[in-house]
Amino acid sequence: MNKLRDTDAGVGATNKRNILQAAEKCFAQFGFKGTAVQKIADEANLPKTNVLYYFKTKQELYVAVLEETLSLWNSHFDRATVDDDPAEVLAAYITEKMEVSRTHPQASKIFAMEIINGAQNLTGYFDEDHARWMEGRLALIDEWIKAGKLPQLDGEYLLYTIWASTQHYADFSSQITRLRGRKMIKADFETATRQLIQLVLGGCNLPVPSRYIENTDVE
Amino acid sequence: MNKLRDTDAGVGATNKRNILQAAEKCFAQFGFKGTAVQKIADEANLPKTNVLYYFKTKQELYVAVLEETLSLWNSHFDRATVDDDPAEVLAAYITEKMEVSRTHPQASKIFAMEIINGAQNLTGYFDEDHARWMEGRLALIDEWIKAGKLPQLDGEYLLYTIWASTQHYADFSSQITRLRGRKMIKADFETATRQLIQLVLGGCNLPVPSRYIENTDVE
DNA sequence: AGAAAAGTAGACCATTTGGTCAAAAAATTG
DNA sequence: CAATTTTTTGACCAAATGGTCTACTTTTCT
Repeated sequence: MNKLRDTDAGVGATNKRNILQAAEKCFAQFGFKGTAVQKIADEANLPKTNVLYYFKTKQELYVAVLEETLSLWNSHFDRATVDDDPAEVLAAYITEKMEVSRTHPQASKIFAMEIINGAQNLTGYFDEDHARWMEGRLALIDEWIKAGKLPQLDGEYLLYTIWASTQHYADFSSQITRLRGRKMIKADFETATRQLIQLVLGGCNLPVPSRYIENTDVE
Repeated sequence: MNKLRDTDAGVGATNKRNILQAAEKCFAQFGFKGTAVQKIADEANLPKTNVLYYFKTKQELYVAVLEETLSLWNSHFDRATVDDDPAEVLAAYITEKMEVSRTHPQASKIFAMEIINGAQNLTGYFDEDHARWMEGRLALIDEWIKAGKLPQLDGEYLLYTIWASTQHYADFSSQITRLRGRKMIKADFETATRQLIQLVLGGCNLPVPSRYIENTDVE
């Protein structure tokens, strides 16, 4: 009987984690087709056959990597209600998403390429979950509007703007680096985050919560 | 002597255009590595050898496609001066970029993937041109600020936000389509454009020019 | 018309690459 | 310790693919 324990310990689990990490790196840099299983194996310091032992096909490995990245979409925004302050919630959401772009740029890139190529591997439950999530968040925004906490606006385009503007720092980092002449460091991300919060909240006629203004060392 | 005329007429030119168009479609959908020359040939209704006759290598064809997309970056914003009204200029810029996303989504996707993968094929004069362009535009924004036409803000992040938010509608169209349940049509783009202008200009404390407000049929 | 150039196209090749097989080694279990 | 399961690994294969070669046809130019 094949056991393949689910525990995080053991040689198998360690190798799996190792492979997933190597795969993430490769897929982010070269895309699905552009990544050879051999390259992932090299990156993980394992023979290719060993990689195929843990993941039967390249596609299976890719989907596994992709699924890991989906957890990054979780956010406090998911559980916000009409009683919350939209300024606080949106500022926190933007901050969270910027933090993801800074700390998980590879995952963001893989996700972006997957979407650009038609999201062939994101069918199934992701679709429905995501659509349901969207529905709920748009309803919340409408409630905020009805409650006079937000001006009349289309939540859909607001969310797209937030996603696009935050993910941009991960996905387009090579362009940004070239334009600036150097990589963005943590402090740059903080400036960018503040500016983006100011822009989005300003665009929604919301006051920027004081803790998001010019506060250089609030982790 | 090899003539390969530059005219747009003639069998050669027609084929080249045909091939470039087919290639654009394929590269946008499958990326560079994911696109077989044979597939481009099929799409163009030509034998593979014929494609390689006009473009010596797949890479050369790819770069040719890429270079065509760069012309899409040209904008009225390029020639704006401190005497112009930033509200008008930025609104027009956003409108232009949204129009590119609507009418040239494939080009936008190819460009996006190229950047995500490190922009290996965009070295050389594009880099310098682009950096110089950026420098000039940031200087203009600073002039506007100095002239009291704009509040204190970092032009760099403003431009990133505009690029990201507009290109998003091309690059992530598959996600948007799934979330909405149907493709965005021209009218949807117009709504999105108005919303984005409102958001960005609002975030910059600029009044939205009347012609960008709720005006459903100003081509 | 005739030569030269441009364009078309099938056959073919070398490399890459995803994936299989079988066999050995290591770990686990009874 | 013996049996069984898990893991490791090299050898190998078939398909896909970028690109070449050669020969033929069509167009262009003088």
